[in-house]
Amino acid sequence: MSENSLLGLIDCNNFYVSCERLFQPKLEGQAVVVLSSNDGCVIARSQEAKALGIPMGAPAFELRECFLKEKVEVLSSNFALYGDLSQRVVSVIEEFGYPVEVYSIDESFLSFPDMPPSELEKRAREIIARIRKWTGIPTAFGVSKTKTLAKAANRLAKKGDGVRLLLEESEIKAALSHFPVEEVWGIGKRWSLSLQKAGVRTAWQLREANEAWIRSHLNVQALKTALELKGVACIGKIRKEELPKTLLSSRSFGQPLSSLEELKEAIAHFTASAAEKLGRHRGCAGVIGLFVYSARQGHRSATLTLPCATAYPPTLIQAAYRCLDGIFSKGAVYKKAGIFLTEIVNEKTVQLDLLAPSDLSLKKEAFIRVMESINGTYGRRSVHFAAEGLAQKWRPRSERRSPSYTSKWEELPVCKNGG
DNA sequence: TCTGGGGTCCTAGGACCC
DNA sequence: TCTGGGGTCCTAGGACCC
Repeated sequence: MSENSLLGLIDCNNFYVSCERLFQPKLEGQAVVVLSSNDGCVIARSQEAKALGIPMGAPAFELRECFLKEKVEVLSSNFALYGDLSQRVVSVIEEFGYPVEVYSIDESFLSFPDMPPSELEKRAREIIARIRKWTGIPTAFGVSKTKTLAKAANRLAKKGDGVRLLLEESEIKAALSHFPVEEVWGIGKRWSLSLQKAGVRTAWQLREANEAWIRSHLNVQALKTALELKGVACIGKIRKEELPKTLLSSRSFGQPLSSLEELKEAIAHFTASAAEKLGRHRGCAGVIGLFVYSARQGHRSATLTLPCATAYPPTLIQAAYRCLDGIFSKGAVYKKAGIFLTEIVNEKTVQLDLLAPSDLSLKKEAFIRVMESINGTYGRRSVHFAAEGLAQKWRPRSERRSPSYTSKWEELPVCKNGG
């Protein structure tokens, strides 16, 4: 990217809702929300739904009355449809011939060569008009000097007429001075609280804040964000063709599971689905992990990580089965409430009851020995059950009400046969 | 009763070695 | 019985994004 190049960000408006409206035109002008799988929570809202004050991520059961009273159209998600339309939008953008970086399902960055602002604006309007005409999806376009500034410009474009350029320093200052710091890309809830406590309330104030202070009170990522607001590009290219660093397949259940067979089936299913994804990337896994979260707050999850020396997708499925069988055959019980109760009686007689806090002090080494005896073929010392880490690990996600089962994969650092 | 499913990067601290 | 420091590697956890 040359020094003079400008970055544009095209972002689809209320993307999932816009996709649904293409196939149900009667939804136009209505309050519409799209729910996550299992209809758990709100993941997309139309403008009208936003105006009703329906927050992103709100649990659906809490909003039932509001949905009825306000006649909100409530839809289940259809990710196959959204993925397909996303690709169509990208291919329209690509036809203009500027370098494109696809950032997410509904956002792409474009690099423009240096050109007069009036021409740039004309081109931006042309692009969003063509996307609208050819795919039916409404978008907004923001252009500036860095990705973070382009994000801010995009946000302003959505509040305005769909296109916003932030090029001149005076323009940038005027815009950032009224831009709340919590809306800056890369500044989340926690950091904006810290910043506000220190008197930093706008994007402009963040840009002008002391760099050493940001570095020490937040971290280097926040510093990069501040620099980006100054027009210094710190965020590199987004390359979608690269192998992902981790790959996850997980799902929550609508209801608690009560049988071991169901649990094993679920894990086998997600293992296979993860293996398929890995295969699509032509990757192989160095580590396979399984985790299980129980439903109720205060209760526990179990995590197991299993390094695999040679782990191409079919082998991974076998590995997952073997490790599950190893655990279950030693007496693990999945109870109705979603709690693991493991009792392993071996030559050393180790019992693990995840409900009892005292078990958190279980010596890792003792457990490793047990695991080794279970999984002889994977008998590396790094096979472990993260008993020590569980107390902390449970907290962040323990808010979940549904158990979820996941297979996690990491690429093998040195993959000799290339998958 | 019921709260998604993916990802990224950074950092502190422990393990291990000399 | 007491006690060092420096370096690397790994991992869990925490922040962020859509």
